[in-house]
Amino acid sequence: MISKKMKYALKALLFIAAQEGEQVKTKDIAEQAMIPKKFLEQILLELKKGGIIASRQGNTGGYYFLKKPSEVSVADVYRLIDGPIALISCISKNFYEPCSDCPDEASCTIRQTMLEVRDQTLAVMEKTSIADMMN
Amino acid sequence: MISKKMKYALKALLFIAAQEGEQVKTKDIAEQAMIPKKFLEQILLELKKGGIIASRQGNTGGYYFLKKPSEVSVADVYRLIDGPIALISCISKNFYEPCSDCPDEASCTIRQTMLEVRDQTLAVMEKTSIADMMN
DNA sequence: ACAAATTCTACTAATCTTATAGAATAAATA
DNA sequence: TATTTATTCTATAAGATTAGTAGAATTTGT
Repeated sequence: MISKKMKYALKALLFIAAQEGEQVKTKDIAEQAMIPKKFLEQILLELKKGGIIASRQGNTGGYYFLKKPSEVSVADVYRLIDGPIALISCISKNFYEPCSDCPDEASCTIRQTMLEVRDQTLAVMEKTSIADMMN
Repeated sequence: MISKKMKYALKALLFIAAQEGEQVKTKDIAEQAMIPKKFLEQILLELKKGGIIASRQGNTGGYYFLKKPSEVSVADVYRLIDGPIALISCISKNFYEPCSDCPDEASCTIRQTMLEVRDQTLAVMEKTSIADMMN
């Protein structure tokens, strides 16, 4: 299951993308997408640090897309917010870590299946952009 | 990411399956598969309640497969130990729950993508049995 | 009776999730 | 320049989940 944070992140990005380049206020996103405003602030900040969106401060400030919505995949957002897409860390592309209880990675019997799941999940998440989800 | 519990469950089932019908002691599984014994006890109990394995008590007791290893899928184990396979509860087959922040399920823009991920993940997990993983 | 296994219930430390609070900073405008 | 209204930053915290531990009760074979 994805976290609420991830779900909020996607909904927020979809809302910003729908405004077609215009700056969007946190308050508006929070109200329209039913997201607690203070929690949303943190999420938008993470998306900003991840290079997906940018912001302008001050009175007329707000958030806007840095990349094109068609160039931001669900996988990008997932990795930024929820971390590894793989179901076990020893097969993760971006978050690899060896398993402490695994003496030999090559002979691990559950690895192959988890690899298949990872590949299938990734195929969907990488091919789907924020722009794709808007339709 | 799957929980350690889920990983341990799979490794334990694989170990039991490898003994070909014989009863296996918790202690042996724990040692061979590098799983904390007391934690493993709980996991085996859950697998038993889920109808995958059965046990005999007493001096010569132990665990053995109730179903055939070829009839237990990774999806079965996952649902028992880690719960929903779907990434959001509103598309889960076995653990459906509506989203509190979603006014209208049909118009939800992230639902379609999550549905695709679910279908792909499920395809792998349902076609793969414990017996399949042994090779 | 004894030994060795499973069973059952409770507890716990640590981490993660889901927020909330409030002060600091920045920009527009009156 | 003072005010207003945004974002930014840092800290805190309640609740849930994870990953285990502890110990007594029960069962079975010898």
